[in-house]
Amino acid sequence: MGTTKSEKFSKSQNEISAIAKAIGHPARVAIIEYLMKVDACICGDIVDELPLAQATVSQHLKELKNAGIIKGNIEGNAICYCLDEKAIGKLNSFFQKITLKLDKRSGSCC
Amino acid sequence: MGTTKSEKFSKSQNEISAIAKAIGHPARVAIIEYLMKVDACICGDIVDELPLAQATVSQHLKELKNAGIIKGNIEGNAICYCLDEKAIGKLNSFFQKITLKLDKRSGSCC
DNA sequence: CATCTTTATCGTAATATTGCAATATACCGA
DNA sequence: TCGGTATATTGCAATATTACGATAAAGATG
Repeated sequence: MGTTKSEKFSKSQNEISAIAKAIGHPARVAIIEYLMKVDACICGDIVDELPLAQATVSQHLKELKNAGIIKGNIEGNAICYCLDEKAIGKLNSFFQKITLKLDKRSGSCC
Repeated sequence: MGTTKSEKFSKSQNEISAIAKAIGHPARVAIIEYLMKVDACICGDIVDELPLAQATVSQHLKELKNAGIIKGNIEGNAICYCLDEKAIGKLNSFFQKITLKLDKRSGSCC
């Protein structure tokens, strides 16, 4: 027990939930918003932006990278992180599908 | 330690991450997809659709409700669950903002 | 080469999540 | 009122996540 029964769900369901899970932490939302703000995927000052220790930030970055939400280029000494459209696009289309459904809902209930 | 330091992040960041976190589990994605499919927010057969025990499904439904992703109406004996546009809309606009940014990115890096 | 800077990893403690059986609650029909 | 059905809650065990100090790894700089 205690383990998520991923194998009982479809690949697509696991994929979507994995991306959503990665966004499911305020620090990681903050990282995403910062990367949006600076646009030009500036490097290492992400650590200074967040109220967390360097090791913790590094871990969060790793999870975002695993989920395909950001990607990082080694740039000499520092590393240059930026948003990766791959995962973002997947979740975006998931939400658009829901929103579409909601818009033209028969409104019969609830 | 071990606790998420929510108080160090903005209200909006916590809000977005809470909704994303709720979607961050394959069973809950499956519930959302099922509610989309049946459209007319049919009641209790959600339990039969999922490969999980009734208690577990009930818990997942509770979390989705807490996050504002679904809402439930008591309908006599059964309960009628359906998608709630409130939380969905919030995350949707978050993603559209990102996608917009990605589209007109200067492409200078990464 | 020695050292600084930047990022990653390890080890560990605290806390949260997941899943289920058992049980409780609430409404329905006979 | 008494089962029968549908959903929620409780209690617990297994596992995952979060956070951080310490330390490692790797390029930059003197």
